Amino acid sequence: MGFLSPDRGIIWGTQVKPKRPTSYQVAELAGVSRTTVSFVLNNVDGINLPSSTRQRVLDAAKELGYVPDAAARKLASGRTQTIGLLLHGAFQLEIDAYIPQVLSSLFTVSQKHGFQVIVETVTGLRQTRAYRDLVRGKQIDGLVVFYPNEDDEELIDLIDEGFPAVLLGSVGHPNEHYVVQRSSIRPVMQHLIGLGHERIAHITFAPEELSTSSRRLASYRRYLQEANLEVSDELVRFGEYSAESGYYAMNSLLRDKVKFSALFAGNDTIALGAMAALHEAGLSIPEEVAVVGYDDIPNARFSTPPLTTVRTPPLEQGRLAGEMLIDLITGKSIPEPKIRLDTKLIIRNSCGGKRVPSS
Amino acid sequence: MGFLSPDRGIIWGTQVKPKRPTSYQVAELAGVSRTTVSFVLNNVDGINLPSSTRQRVLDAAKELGYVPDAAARKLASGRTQTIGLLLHGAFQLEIDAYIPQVLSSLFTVSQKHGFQVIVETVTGLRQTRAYRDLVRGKQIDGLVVFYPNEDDEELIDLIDEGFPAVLLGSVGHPNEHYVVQRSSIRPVMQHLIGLGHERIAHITFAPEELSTSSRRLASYRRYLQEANLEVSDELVRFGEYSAESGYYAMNSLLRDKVKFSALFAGNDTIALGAMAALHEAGLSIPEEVAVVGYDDIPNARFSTPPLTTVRTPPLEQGRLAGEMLIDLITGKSIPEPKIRLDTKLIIRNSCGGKRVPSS
DNA sequence: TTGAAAGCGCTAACAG
DNA sequence: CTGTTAGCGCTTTCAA
Repeated sequence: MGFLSPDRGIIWGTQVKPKRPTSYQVAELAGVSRTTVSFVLNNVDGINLPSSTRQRVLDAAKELGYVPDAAARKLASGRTQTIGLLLHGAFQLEIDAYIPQVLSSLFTVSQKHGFQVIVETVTGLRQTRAYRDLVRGKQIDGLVVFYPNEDDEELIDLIDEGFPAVLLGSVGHPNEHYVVQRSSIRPVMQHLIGLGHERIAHITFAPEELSTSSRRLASYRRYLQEANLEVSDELVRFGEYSAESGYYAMNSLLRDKVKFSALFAGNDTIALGAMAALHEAGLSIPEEVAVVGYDDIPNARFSTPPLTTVRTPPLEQGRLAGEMLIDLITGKSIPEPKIRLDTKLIIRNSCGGKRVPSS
Repeated sequence: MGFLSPDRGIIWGTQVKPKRPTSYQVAELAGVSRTTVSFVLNNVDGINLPSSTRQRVLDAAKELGYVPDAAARKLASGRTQTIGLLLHGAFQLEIDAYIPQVLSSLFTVSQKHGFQVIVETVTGLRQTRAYRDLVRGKQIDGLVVFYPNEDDEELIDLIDEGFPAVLLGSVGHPNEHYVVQRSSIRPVMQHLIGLGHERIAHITFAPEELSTSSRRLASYRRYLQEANLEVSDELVRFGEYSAESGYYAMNSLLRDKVKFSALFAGNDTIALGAMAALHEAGLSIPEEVAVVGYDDIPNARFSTPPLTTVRTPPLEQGRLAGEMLIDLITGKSIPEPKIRLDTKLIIRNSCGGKRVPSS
């Protein structure tokens, strides 16, 4: 906890701990001033001090087990060395296998550059307090926003102000910085249509409000149209991230006796759930229904049958976003503020090139 | 970023932002002292001030868009309102579906209690710097450690000192606080043995060093022994979290022509990979090889066939750990410092109660 | 009930 | 090249 007790020790829970050493004590022990200690420990450049002094300070610090107080340092320097990660709803983390991977690489790259990571999950599609406390309270130097929403005004204000922010998505602001995946809906639809499918169902991975999801849906419709195939609402169902929602969506399609010979699922997790429903209904994949997913999560190649899907690069997306943000924070120039990563159709057996389903 | 420019504005990237309002300005605008502002904004109890004053302060704060500087507050109060999450290796997050769920509920409960969450991923099985910077630098009030290692001395020191820490696992320290799952290896083995299986293979979910994984392995051996069944090293393979490692482990079993009629996988993800290898080899599940997993991840019931597994409660584990930690931090008494959550065997078709496999 | 004042531990001008 | 010193913005004791 850190309540200060009368003798200036710290109380943790119920125990009283002795004072922590301060930079002053390190200075005393090394026989120098606190300034010197600060310079040595922060490796301030432009300052050349004798290596003997430097070493004395280092030794003293180690001997006392000195670790600078983070809050004091932040207050004095105005720098937090912390980045914030904004997630819409913790629940995405629970069921979508893509996000943890992005998170993971963000953690790795941040740590590599000496940045702490603070995660904030906002409920509902936007949430003002998250930004307020983090940004206005000077807790973070920059922000990564997962799947931002286009009418998130607080975020747009932040971008207007020039606060360092990298989006995993887009809000359509001219000055925004983002790292997104290039859409691969076209190859998917071409593949499906090329195989002779005429009635292709689609299950979104998220409710309509989520722009990535609705853009995927719009593309699906567009490519059907371009191929002069029927675009019908009865072929579309809305999922919500989880395999379970994919399962229900597929059952809804089946229950409504919608005719289709292929499914394009908004993400792999949804596809896996839908495949389970198909198996249960006794329909064979890909013979009776071909299935294509999106993301190529680690499990995709281990499903039955292995899932045809679009490979998207979560680790790279996280890494690039992290690096871009850190460049932004440290005032480096950003050669490419809007990055679109390539994605690639991976053909496996759930929708191979083998035969045209009967329908 | 937050470098201070000459005029005391803040520099973000390259832009200069105006000064943020301080509590002093709020006080001025409300016509009171900073003390009063602090009292009102922190809802200090034991202080009764006229609601008119209180309201004036609130209005002033809102008008100025005042958000207290987090670092200053931490420094002055000695309280950080932040908890640290320690993960061993970001990669666990990428491939194990259990951990993101625990994380998710930890985020939720922390936020509910007004705590910020800072995530640190340590590489290797222990890593001293993570604790040092976080705890010694007074960045956090408490710590949740995922899968702690028994010979993690820094952690044991922390527990000795009484620093608030909740483990998702155990280091065998008498004063440790933890929330773990009760082991369900026995029901698994009983189920398997009850079905008539005599040669049961096991694929661990992690290398031997990880205590949870090696304990699972030890139990597997013990129950085989108790049933007078052969305990053989050739039946055991070591996985590393991912479906891919499960796939390779199963192929290694197959390549070595090891005879077995059932597999107990260390977790579901491993089981899924192993099942893919079995399918590829043309072996039917559960007829030729029955499969049991562990964790009951969301996808487990949507595999082909649906996976028999042990249901463990990640969301509850995260929630309880979070609540226990917050109680610890706030000095509340902890009725139950060592919680073992119940787990339950969920029987699905990958290892049903239907028939005894041939071999 | 409210206000004055003393730090919290560190950084970074500035002076020596 | 090193030390002195003045804050950073807030909390909290103590006195009025």
